[in-house]
Amino acid sequence: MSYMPMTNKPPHDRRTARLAAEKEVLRYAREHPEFGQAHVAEALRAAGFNISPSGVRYLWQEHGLETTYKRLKALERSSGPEFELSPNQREFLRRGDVSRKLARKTQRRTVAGSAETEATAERRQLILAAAAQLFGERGYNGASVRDLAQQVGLLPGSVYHHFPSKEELFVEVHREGFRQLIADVEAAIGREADPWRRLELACTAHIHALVEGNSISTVTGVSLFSLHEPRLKRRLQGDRDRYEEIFVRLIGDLELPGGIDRTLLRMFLFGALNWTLIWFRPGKKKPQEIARQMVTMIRGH
Amino acid sequence: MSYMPMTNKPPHDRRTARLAAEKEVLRYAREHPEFGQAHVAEALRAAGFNISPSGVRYLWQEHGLETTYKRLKALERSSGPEFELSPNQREFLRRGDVSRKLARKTQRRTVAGSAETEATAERRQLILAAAAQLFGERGYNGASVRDLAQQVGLLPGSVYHHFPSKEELFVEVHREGFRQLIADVEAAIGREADPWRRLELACTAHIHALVEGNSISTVTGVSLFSLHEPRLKRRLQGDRDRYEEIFVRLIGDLELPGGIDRTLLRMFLFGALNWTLIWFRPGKKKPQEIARQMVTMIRGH
DNA sequence: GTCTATAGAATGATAGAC
DNA sequence: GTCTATCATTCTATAGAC
Repeated sequence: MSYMPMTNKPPHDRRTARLAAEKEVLRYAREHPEFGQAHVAEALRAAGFNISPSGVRYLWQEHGLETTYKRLKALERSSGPEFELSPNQREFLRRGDVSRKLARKTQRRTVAGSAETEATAERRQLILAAAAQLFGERGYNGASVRDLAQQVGLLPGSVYHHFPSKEELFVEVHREGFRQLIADVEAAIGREADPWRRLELACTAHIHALVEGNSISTVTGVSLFSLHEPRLKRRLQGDRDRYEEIFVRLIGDLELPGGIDRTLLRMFLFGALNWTLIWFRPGKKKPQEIARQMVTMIRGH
Repeated sequence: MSYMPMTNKPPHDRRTARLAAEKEVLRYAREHPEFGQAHVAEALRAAGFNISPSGVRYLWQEHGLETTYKRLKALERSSGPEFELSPNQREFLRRGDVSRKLARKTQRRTVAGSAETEATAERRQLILAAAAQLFGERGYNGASVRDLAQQVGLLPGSVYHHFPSKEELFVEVHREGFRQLIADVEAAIGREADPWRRLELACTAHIHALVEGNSISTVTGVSLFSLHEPRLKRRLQGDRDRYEEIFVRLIGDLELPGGIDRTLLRMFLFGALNWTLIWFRPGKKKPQEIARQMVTMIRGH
């Protein structure tokens, strides 16, 4: 009886505890900006702090850090050379900035709903980017929803709030990937008129997206040739064809000797392009040089 | 009491049952020659027959069909155009024939052990071929030991009598695959002296092995670019390098304009070659034509 | 050499509390 | 929107009977 825990601790203790917890919450905001409130709370409780998820959120709000985007932005502002953002995090910020611009241009939501909606969209993008990375590294079967969840600071089941299934997640990653790939290549070609130069620019953009782009365009490149699941293959075929159509036209515009089969040429080119994913090493040959040599060889001089 | 099942059925019933079972066993020997005794027995029991694995084996022996090799040979002899052997089965027979020749040449085992040893080696080869097919179609993670076992008429656990683990099985498939690939390409080059012609012959052999060869060389080709497991990648790297070395030499022997980077050229060629796996359709362009066009484009005329 | 039976871990996914 | 708790399946692999 006499050892029953006291429900009201002395004011002094509570203030000290709250300050210590606040310090830890801020540390987590810096070191794991993608962790959600529950995840941070769990980690702190494991370390002996008495804090709830909503407590974490309250402290975040005190410092204007209540969404992943805000935490990453703060990190970006304060980070010196010793504190680099990961590629995933940079990608997340880039996309966040874009969607913010778009939202400002198009329509304004109710002030109340706005923050929540934005935070959700952000997490969706974070999941997409992390999924792309995992799928690219380990393939569809090798990438588990568990690993994915851990990487974005969620528990496995929570992923299913954002995406109905692993398969849909995979397909969405690739829809977005092909969208980016097409946009990149068309932007690279621009208004260039010379057919050979157009092909070279397209090749540079393709290689760049595959080996130096974000995780989404990389996994799209990987899946071009290493997709073992017939059902997924079928679902992505349309996007694939649409992308290849660009090269059909580029090669159709070339002046070539009579004996050359343009379809075969396209197959050879695509093979050579995608194979760069296997051997490319950053810091050595640049995409531009690779593309130039490639086009030079096809052209014959 | 009065409905207790009789343990001794009338002679007439037993003979009829045995004839019916024999017919079914022979049907299975034709339609699923790779199924083992237990598998056939189980299938027949599910269909209402009262037969044990050893019963199946006894009936097989009556007809000289007690090993997979014998059942396949019988099938090969009797098959008309409407009854085609699968590629896996043909490969199994081919390898069985070879190992028989070798065994005759080298040494004679004890008569008693001989049949069993041969049967085991045969099953090993059958498992290897089936595994190659599954790995090629579904990737390392997508191909389960269960599916593999079912395809060769075993239960999952029994596979582990022949191979210590799935990983070893995968590695052995590829060791054999690279061995075949190297042998095929070197045989194709033969004593040809012209460097361009040598390259063309090598390309033809490579493409042929990938798209029209047996399941083992196909999966080896697939794994060249779609292997997501770092550990397996490392284990196969040596064989890979050894194979690529052939092309290093072939390309080194070519007379080329000054500005051409031979390493890049090899990368482009390898990409184009392996990409055929993606788009090749039997009955259209032949490996020979593809290789000729490829070399023509590199050569520039 | 194959089977029966199963261990032990990992997987994709769901229901309902908060 | 995330968590807790867990289900049903599938996976690789093993022990020991036959």
